[in-house]
Amino acid sequence: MSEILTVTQELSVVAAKRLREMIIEKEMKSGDRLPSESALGEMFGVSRSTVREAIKLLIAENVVEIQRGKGTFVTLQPGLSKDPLGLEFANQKKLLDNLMETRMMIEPQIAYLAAQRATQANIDKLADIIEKIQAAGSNKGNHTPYDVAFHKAVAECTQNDVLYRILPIICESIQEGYFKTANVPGSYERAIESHFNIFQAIVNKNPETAKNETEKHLRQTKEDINILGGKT
Amino acid sequence: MSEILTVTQELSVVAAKRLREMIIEKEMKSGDRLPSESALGEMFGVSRSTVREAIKLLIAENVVEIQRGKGTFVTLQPGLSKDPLGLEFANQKKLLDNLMETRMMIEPQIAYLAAQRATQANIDKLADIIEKIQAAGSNKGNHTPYDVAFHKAVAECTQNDVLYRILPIICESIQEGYFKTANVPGSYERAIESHFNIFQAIVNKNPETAKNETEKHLRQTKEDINILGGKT
DNA sequence: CTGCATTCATTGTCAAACAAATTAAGTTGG
DNA sequence: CCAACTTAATTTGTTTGACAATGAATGCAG
Repeated sequence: MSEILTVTQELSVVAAKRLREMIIEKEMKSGDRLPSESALGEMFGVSRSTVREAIKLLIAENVVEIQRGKGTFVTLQPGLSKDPLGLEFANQKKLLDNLMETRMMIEPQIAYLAAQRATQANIDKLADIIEKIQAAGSNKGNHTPYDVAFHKAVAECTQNDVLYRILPIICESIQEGYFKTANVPGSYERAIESHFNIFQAIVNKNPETAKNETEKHLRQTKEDINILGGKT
Repeated sequence: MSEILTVTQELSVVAAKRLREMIIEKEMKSGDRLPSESALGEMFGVSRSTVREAIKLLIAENVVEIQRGKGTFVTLQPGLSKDPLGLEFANQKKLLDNLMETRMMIEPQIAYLAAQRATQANIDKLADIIEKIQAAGSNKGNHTPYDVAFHKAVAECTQNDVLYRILPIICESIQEGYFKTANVPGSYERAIESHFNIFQAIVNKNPETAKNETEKHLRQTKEDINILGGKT
């Protein structure tokens, strides 16, 4: 009984696979245009509907994007998809707390490593962001984008790609419920001070201080969130 | 100049959004069946083709999966995509070290929280996995799937969805370069012992022990990797 | 040369039909 | 009664054709 395992793959899946191969083989870059849906259909010997389904798969994978009336183009920015961890499907009531808990677990240690390993280029980048934070003025919430950028840049100092990719996801997920904290009296000033202290500790290659300042900053942030959230 | 921004979203995108909302609102769990494509088409007032394209988007996002002739079902971990961190594009030479470094940063604390917060259901699941690990025998590498399952189950004990979603990514990414360690003399026995110790600490609600045992386990694992990798 | 309308290529959507896979019901034969 | 086969119904997979909507190129009038 020679059980031949014929994995009859759906044509749309096969088409998606061939599209990926085509992009890789032809070394197509971001912005390059794919053949039209009809042309792809002829190339692959499938209908246009099937090609469209294949393209939808690649869209969700952030490999291509469609511009109506113009065509389909390669995005291929291995930047992460929108909600890489699927947090949209996580427990929403506890999400903010869970995010902050995770952040408090890893970020002080990230700062520690950053102070040990930061290159001059890393420090220059941090200095630039610090400058922008201070220049942003105390407009409510205007500094939060730079806030995330700062923490991201700190993670970059660790020279650890994994940390560098995880942290932004967490920070950006927090941001939605986070921006309100700018309205808590003094939160902006405290943030500026904390960031500057962390920055200085990294410049001085003082891991312990970097870690402690980050812990302090996160505790403050959590308090600000709780003041507005009114919970815990 | 009242700039009315009419973002004419494609119906397939809208349908995908409504499907996500439906899954979240109805609290659909892994394995739950969605209405048929025709039914969804009627519900959303769009054609079946459009529904299919919407479903393709959700498939690539790992939210649903299709079984031909049966229907469309919610997947195990809705929203968690295949390579959420885009590690495929990260520094491959340092990847294993970076992954282990990250793991050593968060996993002991995860074990700590697990010992504090584990429910009876969590413990039952852990016990089941421990049993399977021991039953797996000392076949080379056969226990590694349960290995990941164990660490994942520990993360589940924290009741923190964020941790629960991050950890598997790291563990599974390690696994590729990890399976070789089963060939290091004694590594299997050490793994069994470590896992059991961690398990027992969680059952006894002893956070410090859980944390310490996890640290010990990870140090051993790192040593085993280094023995085979020959590098630091 | 400029500005406008037309035309063409491309994506978006719909409708209908049939194939393929699965499940369930019904039937038949023992 | 029960087991095995047949049939029907449901659901997904794919094709074809048509038309709408968008964007870009073309051609023409001024």
